[in-house]
Amino acid sequence: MPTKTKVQKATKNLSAKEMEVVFSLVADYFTVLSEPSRLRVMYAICNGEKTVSETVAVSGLSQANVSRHLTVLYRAGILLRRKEGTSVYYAIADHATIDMCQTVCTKIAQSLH
Amino acid sequence: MPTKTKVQKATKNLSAKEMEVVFSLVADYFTVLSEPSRLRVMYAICNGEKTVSETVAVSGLSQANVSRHLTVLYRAGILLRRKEGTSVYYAIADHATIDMCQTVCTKIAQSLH
DNA sequence: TCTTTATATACGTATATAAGCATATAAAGA
DNA sequence: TCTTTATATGCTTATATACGTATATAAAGA
Repeated sequence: MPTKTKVQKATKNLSAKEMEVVFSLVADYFTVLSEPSRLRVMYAICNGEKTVSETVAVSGLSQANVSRHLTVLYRAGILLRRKEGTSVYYAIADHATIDMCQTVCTKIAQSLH
Repeated sequence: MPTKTKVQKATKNLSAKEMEVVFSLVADYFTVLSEPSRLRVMYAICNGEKTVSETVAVSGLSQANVSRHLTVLYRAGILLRRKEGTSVYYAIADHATIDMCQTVCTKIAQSLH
């Protein structure tokens, strides 16, 4: 009996149908991280909670665009949302995701020098 | 003087222009991981080196499709390529990427139960 | 109430790309 | 050489989505 790999162990209890769902959800997750503008928005937020307007100012993107990207990140569970008067504050909810972006970002930034 | 965050430290020597390039490259990297079929192909390969044909058999995707996905993964530096006769063998080159997919995959698989 | 400010969203356009189909390329064997 | 097998790729279509523009929604203040 051959030794099972880490990946085989993690997925051994999943049916083919379930695997399809998992692949689809993982792809969706990475899709959220696959836009330069959205990474820019995340970068703006990751130094501390910000309103939409503040994020617009920091990122240089349009208001509509920032709002849409923040919503996508919120729905993906990466950001938290808090309303206060007419303002909406966004903050990092999932530090693991930020750390992952950070790891990739650092790796690529280093390869530029 | 406020304390700098991890992300600020990692990016402090980069100009605005360079940051744009980094965001773009990071996005490109995540784009490679944002397709269910491509994850399926990676899953087939991650248990050991395989030819295109073997990957077709395991994944259930078309030959043309598998070939293209393997090429994308190879160009992204995630897979290695080795020719032997008429066959082309692909294997994992970047285990960090596989581990990352694995982490996300496990997280999502768990949330299904 | 009317106006201002902040945020979200509908709509259209442009663009990227996944996948099917057909075909090209190339190596091995008869 | 001709055929078979393995892989890659050109072309087309369908689909997804980022962004600009305009507008809707909603809270706060005059």
